[in-house]
Amino acid sequence: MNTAASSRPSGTGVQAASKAAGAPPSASRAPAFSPLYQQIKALISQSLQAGEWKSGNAIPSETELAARFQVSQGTVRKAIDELATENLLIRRQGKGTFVATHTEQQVQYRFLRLFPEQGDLGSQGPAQRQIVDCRRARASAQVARKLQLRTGDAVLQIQRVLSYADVPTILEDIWLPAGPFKGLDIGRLQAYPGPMYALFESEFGMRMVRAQEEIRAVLGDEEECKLLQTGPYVPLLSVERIAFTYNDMPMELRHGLYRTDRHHYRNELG
Amino acid sequence: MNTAASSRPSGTGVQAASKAAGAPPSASRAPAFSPLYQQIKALISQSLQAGEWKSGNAIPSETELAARFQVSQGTVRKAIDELATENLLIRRQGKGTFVATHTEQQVQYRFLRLFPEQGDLGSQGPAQRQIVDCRRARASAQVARKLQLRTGDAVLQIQRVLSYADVPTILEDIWLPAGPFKGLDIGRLQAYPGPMYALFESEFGMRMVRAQEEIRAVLGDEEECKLLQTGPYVPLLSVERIAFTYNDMPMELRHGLYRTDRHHYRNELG
DNA sequence: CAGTGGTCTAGACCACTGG
DNA sequence: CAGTGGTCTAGACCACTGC
Repeated sequence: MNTAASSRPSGTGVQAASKAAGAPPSASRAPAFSPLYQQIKALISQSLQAGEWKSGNAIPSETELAARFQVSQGTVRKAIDELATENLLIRRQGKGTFVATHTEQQVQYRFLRLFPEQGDLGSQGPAQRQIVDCRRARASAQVARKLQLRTGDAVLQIQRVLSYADVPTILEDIWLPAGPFKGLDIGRLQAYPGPMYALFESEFGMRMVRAQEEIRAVLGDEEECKLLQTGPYVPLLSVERIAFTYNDMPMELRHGLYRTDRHHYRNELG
Repeated sequence: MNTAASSRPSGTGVQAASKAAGAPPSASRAPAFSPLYQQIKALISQSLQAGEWKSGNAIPSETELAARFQVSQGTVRKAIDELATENLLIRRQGKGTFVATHTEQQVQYRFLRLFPEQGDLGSQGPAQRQIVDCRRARASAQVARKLQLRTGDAVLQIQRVLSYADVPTILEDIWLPAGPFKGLDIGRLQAYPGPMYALFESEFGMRMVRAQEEIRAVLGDEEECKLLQTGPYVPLLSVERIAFTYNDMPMELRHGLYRTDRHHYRNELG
């Protein structure tokens, strides 16, 4: 803990320690100064994770939160600013601050970076989703490691094909821990009209917050090429994604094979 | 222009218009409200572009800048914050705010996202750079379009191979507008020990600020496979990059072919 | 120790949204 | 019109760096 709040003129201040979620009460060493706004950020983050505010709904106003946490509006503001930068919250001037959701149109392309070779995103229409398979399985050592499970733990394995303008373009294998997604089956997957992450969010309360991808160039094998309706020896983009929910917890492993004859993977280097 | 600064208690304020670089003097329509800190940001940006402060050097302190621009420190602060987020400036507590430079170790991997398959970055040592070719040429229609030149304009064309642990891994073709890089030749390229962007920066005052990449899976042709010392029909990552300097001006076109048998392209989706 | 960026506050006013 | 986020100010104090 620290004394960041000790400069407050009056005694109205809350004990700083009471705000620090899990802060060591003068621990043995290296208290690691953490500013007030970071503590507020952590508290808001916890409320988000606990589901205190629903996806797409507004959170309390800055003024309200400032009163609740007994800090100034500016401090709440800085906390919210960072959460908005991390795409956990969305600010809308004049309306309020909202819990980010995968249902919004704008968020669609935050995780899928495949763009048509020419023309804009709208020119080809939305993807057609076809679920090939959805079964329960046991996690291999590799899958378990990446999802932070134990080898042999129950997982759901989904295979699907995404097509654009009736051209099969993406073949995906998806692994999910069985526990958090209990009740998910091929029927529900086929019934849901929107993006898969929107389904995870609305039906399982599981919000994917960030992801990491490793990309390689590969040759599709026979079965893969068949599903993508290409000839043999076609070079494909292999995209392995680990998606994380709150607290940097890995919640999905996804292996995609992308045809890049009519599309490309786009990346911005800032 | 707007009246964002009109709430200042005394007349000490500068005329807001005098800060707005090129702001329309009550233009016909849509004055497009621009906050003070954005105007300050633009001014600092211009100073950066004009080379008022050298790469790696400190810019004036927040207090100084606040005095110069006749605004509060907090306003300067917000401007600098955004420039730091965009990697144009680097803040160092207790020391000052510095002009970002490609010479720093940390910045190396901001544009090169190829990572060794296992082990950390240090385990393989730095890349060995081998310049294959550097010649003057005329811009093709495609190259001209991407560099915002005219077809036939003079360009420099560079080809090089990057190797890790003596394994050729990246084959790159680079196009530069001849004007800004006058005097660049194969000798200077070979003589320079650091990253190419550091050379551009220190010897031509040209700082690459952001870039955009399009990635595809391809099969290398005979010549390409020969330079990369692979067999034929090896799938390779095709990475086409446009790098921009200040003002979103495209300054480099780069086509890379990456072997991904020992490395992968890593991407964070935030 | 002085100088830098970093945090926090309190209060004012502006821009935007919707009833 | 009230309520929201967005901007701006002024001043205090904290944390870090280097002389």
